[in-house]
Amino acid sequence: MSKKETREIAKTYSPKDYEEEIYKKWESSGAFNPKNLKLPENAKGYSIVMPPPNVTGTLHMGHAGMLAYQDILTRFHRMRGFRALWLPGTDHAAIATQTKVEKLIKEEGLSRHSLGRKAFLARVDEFAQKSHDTIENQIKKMGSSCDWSREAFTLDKTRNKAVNLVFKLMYEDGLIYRGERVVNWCPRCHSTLADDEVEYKEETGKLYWLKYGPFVLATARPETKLGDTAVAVHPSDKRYKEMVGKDYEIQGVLGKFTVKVIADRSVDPEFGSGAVKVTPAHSFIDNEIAARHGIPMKKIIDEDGKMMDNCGKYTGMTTLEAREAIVKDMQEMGLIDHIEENYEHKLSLCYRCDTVIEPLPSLQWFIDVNKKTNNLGGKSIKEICVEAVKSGVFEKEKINIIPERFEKNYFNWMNDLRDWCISRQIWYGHRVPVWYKDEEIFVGEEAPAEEGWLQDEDTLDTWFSSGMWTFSTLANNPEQIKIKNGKLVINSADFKNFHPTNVLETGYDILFFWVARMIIMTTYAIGDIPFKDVYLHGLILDENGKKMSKSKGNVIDPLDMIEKFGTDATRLSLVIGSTPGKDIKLSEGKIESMRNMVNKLWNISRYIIQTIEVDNSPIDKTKLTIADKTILQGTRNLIEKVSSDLKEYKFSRSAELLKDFSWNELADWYLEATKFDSGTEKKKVLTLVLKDLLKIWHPFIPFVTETIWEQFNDSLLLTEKWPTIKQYNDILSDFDDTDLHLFDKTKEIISAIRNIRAEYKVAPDKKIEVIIYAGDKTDFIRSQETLIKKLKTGIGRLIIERSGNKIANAVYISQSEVEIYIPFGGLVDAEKERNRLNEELSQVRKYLNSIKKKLQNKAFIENAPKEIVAKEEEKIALAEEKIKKIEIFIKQLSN
RNA sequence: GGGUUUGUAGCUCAGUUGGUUAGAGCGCCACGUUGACAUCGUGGAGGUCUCCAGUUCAAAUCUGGACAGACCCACCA
Repeated sequence: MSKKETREIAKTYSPKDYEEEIYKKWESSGAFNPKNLKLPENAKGYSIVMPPPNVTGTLHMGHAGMLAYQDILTRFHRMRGFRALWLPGTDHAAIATQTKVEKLIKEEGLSRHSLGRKAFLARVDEFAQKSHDTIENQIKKMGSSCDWSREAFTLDKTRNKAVNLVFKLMYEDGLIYRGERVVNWCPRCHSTLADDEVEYKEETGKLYWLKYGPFVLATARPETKLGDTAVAVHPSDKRYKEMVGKDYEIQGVLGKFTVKVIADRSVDPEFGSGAVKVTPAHSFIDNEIAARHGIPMKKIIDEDGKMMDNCGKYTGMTTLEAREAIVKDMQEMGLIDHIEENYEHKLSLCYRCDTVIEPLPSLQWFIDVNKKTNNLGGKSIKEICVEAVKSGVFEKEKINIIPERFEKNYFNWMNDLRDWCISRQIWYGHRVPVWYKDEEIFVGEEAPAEEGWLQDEDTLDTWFSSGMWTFSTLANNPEQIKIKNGKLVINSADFKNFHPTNVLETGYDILFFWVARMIIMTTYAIGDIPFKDVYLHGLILDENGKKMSKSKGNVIDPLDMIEKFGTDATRLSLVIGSTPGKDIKLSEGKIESMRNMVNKLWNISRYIIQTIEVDNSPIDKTKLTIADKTILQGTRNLIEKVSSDLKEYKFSRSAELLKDFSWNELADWYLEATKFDSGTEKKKVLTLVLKDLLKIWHPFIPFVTETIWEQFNDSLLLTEKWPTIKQYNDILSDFDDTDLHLFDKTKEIISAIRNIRAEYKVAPDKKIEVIIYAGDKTDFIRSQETLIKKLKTGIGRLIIERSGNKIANAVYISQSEVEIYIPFGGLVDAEKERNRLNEELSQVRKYLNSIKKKLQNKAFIENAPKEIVAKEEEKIALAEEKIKKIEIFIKQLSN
């Protein structure tokens, strides 16, 4: 027993008074760093690398959820004796961050071009640093037990070394190539976008039917006519059969031009007139068609989204301006057949800035996903990445995606993957590690020593660097990263101890963006999988199931909620009700009710510590009361369940079990019982139960549990050992199942009496008399006499007999094996009681009939397992017994 | 167009391999300061488990279909 026990504990838990101090205590203990954990040599590693938040601002509820789940896993494994590492970091998020800073400097009347590359990047760095500091503070506020000594950034020196070396590896292997391809181009960002960075939006526009030489064909973009080099039809389309292979002269707004008619399967003969104009430079499909038939492409739209100087009088117009002008001119020339209004189609937009995407040919760097390479055992990136999740690669178990159904999505995406465009025409990010000098090209970690080499202007897709996150973060400095035998080698103890990481916990929305990219980069660069499990959490939505967004004004800020209800409550609200891959609705009310739970645990502890007093001495199992046994058994089961659930990532279920046990079994029943229980072991039982309960609650609500722990122990709960059920089994081994559940009978009797009081509206201060005839159960019921009397039953006199005289003027309760009488004593009249019993009687009869019906069914008797039939027969016996008793009693009432 | 997913009490959701008189929390109603907690306690009302068919002795649970919603992928001129 500690002296601290006498310390006054506040009536309600006030998170603000403790959280900051507790976090500091954890941090200064050093336990977030696995190196400082006192563990045996052979302790297993457990690692999670934090998905790095973008340095574009502040964290939202989605981040809060992610931090909560990962902290639960980390704390759970740390307590279970693993060398637990949770490695934090942030992402430079190239386009997103650059866009944000461009907006900021625009307010000062500046642009990135007016500032120049160097000065602009300095501004971005400054912004990123500020953002980073805010984020770090928020991560700490959430109670995250991550190791700050290893913190990483996707754009720092160590990560840059990894990026440059992997680029070099892939380049030398022929997987990275430079080529002129049609890419998604954002005219505002002035950069390419990956396929999955493009978003689509429904739009109602016009469909123009053009008179096009011998054809009439439809297009939504008449301005691209200037870049047409062919007309395509379906090979089996009889209407155009004769025309295939021939050249035709077409009248255009800038004079005549020639197109070739080609037959291609991708053309839908049902759509429009079945003939398609082909603009190879400004459409992905057209580009593919043209490539198949050796049709040249003609670029007419430039990087600003404007018509190029080969467009005559339309030169310099935006595509939209050109469209209007061209349509007007074509109408005057009689080249428009008709215009269809209200044509529904989809616009492609930049996912960062919502600008309309312009497909255009551009010289870019790509990763070839189909090329087979010795580095992957003669397989392609695509093949290896599918296998990694399907059956496992490099003699490892397969990567498990939780929930499993997302594996299908992953396969579909991977199978359809096209070459990945990795260059971006922005300034913020890892610069492409390629240098040019005249016709020469150099790819490497640093610029060649001689003068005259110029580095590629472009930077790399942000996912190229975040794809290396699991291993690049495990290098402590650039010197540890090297190329050896065509593989990247990380020469650090961390890499040995913690890679592959145990689980990647992230949202399903970035399964393709990021998770797939990590599998690509890791399998290729280091010949290993990045993680064993992928746990995908759902999105956090508002209480109406809508996405939270600033424009909708429905954002719940985690910091506000922490301020108002505390971190623990905020965390718990994100855990309870969340299942993998499923979105979760969050409301302030939910967080408030979790605050109540946290406070309840506080008060449970306050009561035990201050009033009951803790006692750490060993429990004498021969002196346990019925209630003692039940609560010990309950705790045992709880420890078992929570442990196994957490191993299976069942966060919500385990938190609900904890909540249910704490509030109902412990507070409402056992704690109430101890107030009147003369058992000698209750202090010891409560001490054991409370301590273990705090331990298993700790990963979920670390602050309040640690705060309470301070009351009776000098050690940190953070590094306490996770409880096992062995101790409980030792204590309870002498008792059988019936013993361990006897307290349930006591509860039933008490509830039944309370029920009658409430139903008959017996005044609260009115004491009642209760007579129980208990038959075989008499000894047991007598042992529960005090509890039955005191636990809010308002009993003045309680008589417990084996059997006795018939009592007529009483309320009657027929419990499973006992009969309870409450003499009217002027409280109730016979009429009311008769009605109540008749009501009950008819219910039991209805129930009995339904079971009888079942048992009269021969097929049931023949086919159902014997246990099931026996169970039904038992039910009948019980119901019949009850009916008989009630009938007899009603007769007595009548007399 | 392809795919995934959801439909259980007014609301949010549990419901393990088919066998429960279908559960919890919030909300609602009625009581209530009994050795911690009104951020609390006690009791109660409230459900044709979306609908239709099928499999089975037995379906909230399995199968098929319908209806309604959510999401993802592809993209058509």
